[in-house]
Amino acid sequence: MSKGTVGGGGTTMLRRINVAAVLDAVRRSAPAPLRVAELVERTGLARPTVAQAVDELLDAGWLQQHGPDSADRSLGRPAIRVSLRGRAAPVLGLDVGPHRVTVGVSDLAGRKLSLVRRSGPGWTAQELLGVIGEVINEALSEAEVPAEDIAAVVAASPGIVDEHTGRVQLVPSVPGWSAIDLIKHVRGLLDCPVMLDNDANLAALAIAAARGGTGTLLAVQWGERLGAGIVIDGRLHRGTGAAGEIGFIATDTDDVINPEDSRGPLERAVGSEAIAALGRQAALDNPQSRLAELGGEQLDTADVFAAAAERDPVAQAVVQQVARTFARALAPSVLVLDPTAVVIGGGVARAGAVLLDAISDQLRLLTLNHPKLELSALAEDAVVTGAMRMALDEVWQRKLPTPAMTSTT
Amino acid sequence: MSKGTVGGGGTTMLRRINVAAVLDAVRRSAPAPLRVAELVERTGLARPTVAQAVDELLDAGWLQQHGPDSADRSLGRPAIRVSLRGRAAPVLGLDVGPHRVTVGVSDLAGRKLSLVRRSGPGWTAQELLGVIGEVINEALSEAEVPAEDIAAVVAASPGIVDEHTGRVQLVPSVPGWSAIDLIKHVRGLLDCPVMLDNDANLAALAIAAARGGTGTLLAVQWGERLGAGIVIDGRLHRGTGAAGEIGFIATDTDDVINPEDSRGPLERAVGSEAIAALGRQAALDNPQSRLAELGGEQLDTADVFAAAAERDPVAQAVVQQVARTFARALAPSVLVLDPTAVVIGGGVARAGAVLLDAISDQLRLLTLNHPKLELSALAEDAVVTGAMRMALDEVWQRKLPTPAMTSTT
DNA sequence: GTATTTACGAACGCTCGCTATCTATACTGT
DNA sequence: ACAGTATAGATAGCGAGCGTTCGTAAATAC
Repeated sequence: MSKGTVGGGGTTMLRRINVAAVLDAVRRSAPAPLRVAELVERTGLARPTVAQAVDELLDAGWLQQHGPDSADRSLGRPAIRVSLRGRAAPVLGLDVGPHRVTVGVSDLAGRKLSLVRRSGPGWTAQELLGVIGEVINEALSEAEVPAEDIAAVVAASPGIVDEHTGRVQLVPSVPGWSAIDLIKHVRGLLDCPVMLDNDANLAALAIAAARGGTGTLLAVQWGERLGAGIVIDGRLHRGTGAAGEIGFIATDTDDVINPEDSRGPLERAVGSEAIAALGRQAALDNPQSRLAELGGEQLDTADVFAAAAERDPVAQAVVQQVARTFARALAPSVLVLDPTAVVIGGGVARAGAVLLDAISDQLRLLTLNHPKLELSALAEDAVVTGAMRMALDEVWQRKLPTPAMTSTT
Repeated sequence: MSKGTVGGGGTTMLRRINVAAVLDAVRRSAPAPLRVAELVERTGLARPTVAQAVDELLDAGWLQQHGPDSADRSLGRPAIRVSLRGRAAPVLGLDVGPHRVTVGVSDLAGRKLSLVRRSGPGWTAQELLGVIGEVINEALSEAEVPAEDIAAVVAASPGIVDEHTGRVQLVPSVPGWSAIDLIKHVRGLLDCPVMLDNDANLAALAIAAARGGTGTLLAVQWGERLGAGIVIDGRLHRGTGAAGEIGFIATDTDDVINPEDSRGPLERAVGSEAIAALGRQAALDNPQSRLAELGGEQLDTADVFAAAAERDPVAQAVVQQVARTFARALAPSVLVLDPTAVVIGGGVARAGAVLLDAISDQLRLLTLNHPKLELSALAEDAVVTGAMRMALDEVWQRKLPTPAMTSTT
C-alpha cells in the first residue's frame, strides 16, 4: 500500500470523479445557487451528465434545490437552481484556553451557524471537561444541528502538537490538563473524526482563508505567549511539528532555551507580560509622563500603547524598543520564508497602528522583499474560525476524490 | 478559465488516467523493468486494461520492451518486461557561472547520460554565450541525444529569479550578462520549454531528491556568496520569489542592507572571502601558529579549515567564531521552518566535520527540534543535478494528468 | 392567443474497462 | 522423450458511463 499511487479504475470511478467535479463547482460558488446550465459551463461536462450528478447529490443530501429566482426575470422556462446544503455535514471547532472555552459550528459552505464563548476564572482539568461539554451542546442547539450530524471536529491547543497521535508537549496552562483526555471526551460526545492542532496554526489557517488562500502567510499570535503559523498556498506548514515557534528566537541579550521554562527568549522580551513590565519601569523612571498618569500602579500593556498613541515620548520609546526587538528577531525568518504577508493577531495586536508602524520601519531596514504587514481582522475568534476551517478541509478532502488536475490540452 | 477546476470528462479521459497510472507505476520502479502482472498488482487495474495501456505506451515510445530475464528462472511462460525508455524525453540542465559552464543531460528515469564541464578565466557575456552553445553540443553528442529530442531545459542563475518572466535581479557576476539573452539563446538551439531558476533553489531540489523527497529541507549554499533553497515535501518554496536569501540576514555587528552592495551582512561576515580575511588577521596576530605556517601571505579559506582540523587553537577560534555567527543567524529560521534537515553545500562545505560540529553545537543551544545537520554529498554538481531534476519534474507534470488521488475506500 | 425563448427529460450510439475463456510457452518429472 | 503443469498473453462478451440529438414543458413578449 505505497501511498501516492495514481488512481485508476473503471467507469464507476469516472462517475465519482464527475460527481465530485459538479460538487466542487457548486462549492466554489457558494453560497450563490447555480443553474444546471452554469454547471455545464463550469465543469465542461455534458448536460445529462451534470443532471444525473445533481440528482445523485440531491438524493444524498449534499445539494438542495431552490425555486426559480423571482428577481431573475429572464425569458424562457425558469431554471431550477441548486446550492450547497450546508447542513449535510456541519463541522465543529473548539478553542480551549485556561480561562475561556469557545465553540463554533459551521456549515459546509463555511457559514458560521453558531459561536458560543464562555469565560471563567480558572477551571480545574475536570471542571474544564464538563464546561466543554456544556458549551458544545449549547453551540449545537443554537445552530439547530443534532450532535450526530457533525462530520468533523478540530480542537485547538496551545503547545506543540504531534499531528497524528495528538500528543502535546509544553502545555503549562492548566495543571493536570491533557489534550488526549480532551480528544477522548469529545469522541465520546460526537461520533466523528476529532483532530487536534496548535492554536497558532489554526489562527493562521483562518487568516489565510480570509485573505484568499494563495501565497505565503506568516501569522503571528502575540499575547502573553508568542507563536506563529505558516500557511503556504492554503496549506499549513508544520515542519517536524514545531514550525512557527518564534517565541524561542534568541534576542540580542537573551538566548537561553530552558526546558524548565515553557517560554522562550523572545516571549520573555516582548510578550505582553514583558511589555507591561517595561512600561512600569519607564513610568517609575518618568513619574510625570502621560504613561505614568494613565497606568498608575496597575499599569497594563494596553496603557503603554494608549500612551504611545497619545504621543507620549516615554511610552513611544518603550514601543520602539519592543518593535525593534521583535523586528530583529523576525527579520531572518522573513528573509528565508519571503512571505506575501505578515499578519499579527492576539492580544498585543489591539495596540494597532502604533506598534505596526514601528515594526514596519524596522523590518524595512532588515529585509529584501518587504511583506505586507497587517493586523488580524478576526481578532480573538481567529482560532475557532481556523479550527472550523480545518475541519471543513478534512471533510472536503474526504469527499472529493481528485484534488486537482493539470490540463493536458 | 479559473484554474484549479476539478477535471471531469468522458471515457477517453478515463483511458488517459489509466495509461498515466501505468506509466507512473513504471516510473516509480525505474530503472527496474516490470512484468505486466506486477503492473496489474500495483495499479489495481485489470490485465487487459494494463496490456492495452502498455501497447499504447510502447507505440508512443515511452516504454521499451525487454526480453525475458535469463536470470529469472521461474516456472511457466516467461513474461515480457517493460521499462521506461529514457530516451523518449531527455532533459538538459545548465549551470552558468562566470568562470565555469556545466551542462548535464539526463534521461526520463533520472539517469545521467552525460555531464560536461568547462572552466575558463572569465569570459565576456558574448563569449559566454558561445561557450554555452559549444558545451551543450558536446554534452548532447556525448549522450548520443539529438538536439530535437530534448523535452525541457532548466538553467541555473545566481541572483533572484522571477519564476515566470525569467527576469533576474542582483546579478553581479558577469558585466553585461543577461539571463534573458541566455534563455533566448538556448531557445534558439533547442526547441523546447526553457526555464530559469536560482542556483541555490536547484541545488536544494537535487539534495532533496537524493534524500528521498519528504520532509522539509533547508539547503545552504555556502561559498563566496551565501544562499539557501527550501524544499517542502519535494516542492520548492519560493515565497514571493526571494525565499532563502540567508546572506542578507543581519549579524550582531552588521545589519546594513545596501542596494549598491549585492552582498548582505551575513555574506560579508562568513562568506569564504570573509573567512579567509579572518584567517589572515589571526595569522598576523599569531605568527608562530600552524595557521600562519600553512597559509603564508596568500592564506586561503581552505587553510583555515586545514589548520583547525590539525587542532591549531588559533584556527579553531576562527572557525568557532564563523560557526557562531552562522548558527545565530540561522537559528531563527530553523525555529520557524522546523526543517527535517539542514544540508550545507558549496565551497565552504569542503571544510568538513570541523565546521559542521561547531555549527551543530551552537545550533543545539538555540533551537527546539534539532534538525539533522549534514554536508551535501553532491558537491559541485548539485546545481546541474537540480536543474535536470526540475526539468524532469516539468516533463512528468505535463505527461501525467492526475498528480495524486486520495483513496476514498 | 400565438410565437419565442429557455430549460428539462428521454432515447440512442459510442468508448472504455472488467470478467471469463482460450491459446501459447517453457520448465519439470517420470 | 513425452506428458503434465504453471504462468503469461490474446480474445470475446457484458456492463457502465458519457455525449449527442431530439422532443417536451414552462415562462415571457407581442
